[in-house]
Amino acid sequence: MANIREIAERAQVAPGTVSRALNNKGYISKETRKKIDKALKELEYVPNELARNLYRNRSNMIGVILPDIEHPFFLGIIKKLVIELKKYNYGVALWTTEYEAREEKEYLERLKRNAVDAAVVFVPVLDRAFYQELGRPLVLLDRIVEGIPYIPIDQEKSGRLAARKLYEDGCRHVLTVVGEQSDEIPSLKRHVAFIKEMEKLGGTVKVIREEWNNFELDYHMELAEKILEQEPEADGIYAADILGTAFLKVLRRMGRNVPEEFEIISTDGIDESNHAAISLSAVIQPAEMIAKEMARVLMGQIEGHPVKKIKTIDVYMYNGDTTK
Amino acid sequence: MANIREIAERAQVAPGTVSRALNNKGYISKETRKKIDKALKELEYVPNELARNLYRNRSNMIGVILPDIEHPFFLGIIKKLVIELKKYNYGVALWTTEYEAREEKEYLERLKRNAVDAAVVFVPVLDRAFYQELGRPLVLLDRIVEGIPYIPIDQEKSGRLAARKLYEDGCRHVLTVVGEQSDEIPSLKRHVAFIKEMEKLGGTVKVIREEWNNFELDYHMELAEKILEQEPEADGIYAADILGTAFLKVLRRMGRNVPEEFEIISTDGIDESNHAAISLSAVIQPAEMIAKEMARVLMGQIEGHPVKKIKTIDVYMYNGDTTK
DNA sequence: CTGAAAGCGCTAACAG
DNA sequence: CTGTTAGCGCTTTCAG
Repeated sequence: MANIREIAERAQVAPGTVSRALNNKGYISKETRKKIDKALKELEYVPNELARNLYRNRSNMIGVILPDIEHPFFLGIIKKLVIELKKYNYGVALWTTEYEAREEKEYLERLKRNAVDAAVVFVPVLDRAFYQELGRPLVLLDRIVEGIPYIPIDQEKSGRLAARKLYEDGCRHVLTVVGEQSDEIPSLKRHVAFIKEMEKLGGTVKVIREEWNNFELDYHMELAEKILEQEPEADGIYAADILGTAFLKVLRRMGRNVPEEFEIISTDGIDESNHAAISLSAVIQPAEMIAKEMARVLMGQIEGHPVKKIKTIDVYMYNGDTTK
Repeated sequence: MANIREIAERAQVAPGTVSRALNNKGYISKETRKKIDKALKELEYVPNELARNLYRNRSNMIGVILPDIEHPFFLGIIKKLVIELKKYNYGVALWTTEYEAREEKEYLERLKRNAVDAAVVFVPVLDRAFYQELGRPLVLLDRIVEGIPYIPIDQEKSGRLAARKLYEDGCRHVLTVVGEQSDEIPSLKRHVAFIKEMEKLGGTVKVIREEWNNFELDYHMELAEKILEQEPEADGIYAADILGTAFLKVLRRMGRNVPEEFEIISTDGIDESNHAAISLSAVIQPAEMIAKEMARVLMGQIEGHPVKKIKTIDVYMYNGDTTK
């Protein structure tokens, strides 16, 4: 692997001149350019990014921190984020926490060490102070922390759309499952909006309180079973993706027809992604929009001119196999 | 962001001494260690990885190149690969080609530029010479190229297991779909083994020839429809993941019962991953094993002592919802 | 238009 | 045990 000095020697010029030629900076005579190009080819020169990175103090990498890439909603966003960031000449370092807060912390430390130029945290679980004291470009997906940008999604609309669709389809005893409440987590608002809208329409909502801490299907299956046992009257649910799938599985197993006897609307559907044989009806949070906005916000911070106005992501109803 | 020199100044020692203290190399007196620790804390020192990277000529990153992360089989492997590589203190740079050969090339060039220390290519589509001339640590998943390691999977066993299961369950007119033939792509052998085994048992296999170039569900749906129309007698299929899902969807739509009237076995199932309401029966290619082996082979190359014997990954039958 | 020199932040070799 | 020096490979002043 030839370096720039070897090129310079062979072309009989100074290293600085080679660098200028490579980067098209400043004037270079036709003559020397030719000599340099020749040397470049002969020695099959390839620049070393590690050296460039050090000089620029940039890695052109974004750290993506999340518990588990198999979560379909996150996955859809990551897919688009990779594409978006590429347009800015940025790559993605994939960091999974496996639900360990300690891991999230460790990765954010790596952000400090300049292993990446910025990070996005999908499920931020650390104390808000931690983010605030980081002093590095950062975006959170679903957490409000003073001073740290996050991607707002129209969660109220999500709740309203779901309520209306279920009501229109004739559901009158619907369920929704809410976990730990926190003002810092904007997505929780969708349940409030859902309940409000459903009651306004004249339906009944049974709110199930259940703390959860993972995205594993088995856990959700048990939960679904328990709930269905407790609530035999229920005829519909508005639930996070995996819980929705769990309900579908359990209902099928019980021999109850979906959507005829029971409808399911997922809270966080993803557009375009559809690798399942039965697709959940869902309120779609467009992955591409989210990814685009993330990229814009990250780049703004890196370039030193933070984006002032972050777009609120619009959502829409997708009618899949679990609604009429 | 304080650097090592500022720490040295404040602690009244030389930068080299600070470096030794940080890395626990050579002897350091209690006294100076204390001074250094104090300075480290006061200035909130964080080492700069870009500088380290340059010095070591290492990024501690592996490039993962694949067409689309939403492909469930690849996704399952990536998930485990991230976990495995972390044990070696390595991270993953996620590079998707969106089915463009040009992109694969571009990413491999980045490997040359030392943006990553090694790469794994899930669906290598370039000329073999390209890989051979790279001169950088590399692993392919499913392609035999002289001189480049790949992860062998027991594809013959996969075909045999699927054939036996279908036969046992009473299927006698089964289908399998094969694309372009190439001796360089080991996974194609499973179809040969499948056909052989099924015919040995006394069943009939109809081989559908179809070139394909993407992993999109819609495309596979159309294909499934066409095939089912042409082959009304068929009562089972051994097919790649997405095509299997497509068959399931189309059969359901047609009102044909799965698995009673038609069985489906996917060629590339993944253990543990099960985010679908109906799970395909499949021959499982254990993601964790594959990822472990990939990591081992990559690290071997990076450390300069290439792994000689790469384990062949064993497969096993998983009985899901699409077989009896 | 080009060369020389300094430096990004860190580490290792070598004196002392 | 610690300081000095050189250098990883590149880029950017600053002279000339």
